[in-house]
Amino acid sequence: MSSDHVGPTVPPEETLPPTEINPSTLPGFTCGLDATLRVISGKWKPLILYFVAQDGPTRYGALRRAVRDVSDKMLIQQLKELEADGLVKRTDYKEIPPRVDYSLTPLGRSLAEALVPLCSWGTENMAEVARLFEERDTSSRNLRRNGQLST
Amino acid sequence: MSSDHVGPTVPPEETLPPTEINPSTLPGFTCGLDATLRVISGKWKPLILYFVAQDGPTRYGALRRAVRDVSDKMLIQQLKELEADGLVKRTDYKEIPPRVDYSLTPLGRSLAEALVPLCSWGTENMAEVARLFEERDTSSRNLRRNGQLST
DNA sequence: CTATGCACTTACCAAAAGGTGCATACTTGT
DNA sequence: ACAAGTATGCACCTTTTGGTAAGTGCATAG
Repeated sequence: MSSDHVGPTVPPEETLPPTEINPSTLPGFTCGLDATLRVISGKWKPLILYFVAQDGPTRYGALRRAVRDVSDKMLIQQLKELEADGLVKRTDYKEIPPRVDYSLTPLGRSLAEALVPLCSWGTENMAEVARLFEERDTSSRNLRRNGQLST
Repeated sequence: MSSDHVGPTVPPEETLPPTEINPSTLPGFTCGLDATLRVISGKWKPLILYFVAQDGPTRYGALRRAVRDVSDKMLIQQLKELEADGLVKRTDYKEIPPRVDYSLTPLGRSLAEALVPLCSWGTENMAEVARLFEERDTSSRNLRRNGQLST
């Protein structure tokens, strides 16, 4: 915790500081958050970013094994986008059995750091989130089984 | 390719997938970040969360005007999910011209705070992000204009 | 000689996400 | 009377996203 925060790590004091919407005519980002979201939207991107941040240069295969359930297509695709967006750097060693690894650029590293609080939040509230999800899932399952219920 | 097999839509029936992961018990979060992402994935959710965090109880109409380009359908939908996930609270005043407002639950408030660094990151790197996006967009546009791949 | 792993690539598809527009029930303003 | 505003619901449709399965070229293990 730091003393000078850009944000409002204020107590239950309600209402965060007035971060007004930026009606700028740039690419049309409504605010910083919006800009960030454009870059990390993608099912696996935050995870990839975070993983590479932890392990430093990571080989494709290792990444694939680490990010469970990701397919080659997806992993490659997201990796390419992250690369195009200047967040990760791809290094091809041009060796005979292919050897490539991915690392973060400074920009990527800073973004990964901004991701930390989200990670912490998830860790701290995981039980709560899991519970809420179960409720939601079971209720929707019931809805499906019974057809629809009207009022 | 065999000439006797062209079935595109094969009803997989109940071929009990070899998936050992049981989603019915725990959502199977791989890490905190994963858990968080399940809750805020949605084009407008982080934005909604952030706006409501800033403005305190916010009426539907105000929110809609604040989050630009969002449609009624989307806004309502995401709001409902956020509510189901225990992040926002909906208050219906049951008045004749409909009057409803949305506020954050403590959980929602804490998540909104975890979002702050992302917001800052975006603000700080907005120019950079905008630049990279322009590059990417123009190059892909050129690819499209100059012809497709394969036939 | 075949299998396997590496790092991808491609084609094809299904599902989810998102958008548009009309409808509702009621009130207030013109 | 009529338009507009309020907070949604719903049907229909397009776009985006994600997944599967196969293939590629090379090299080493068996």
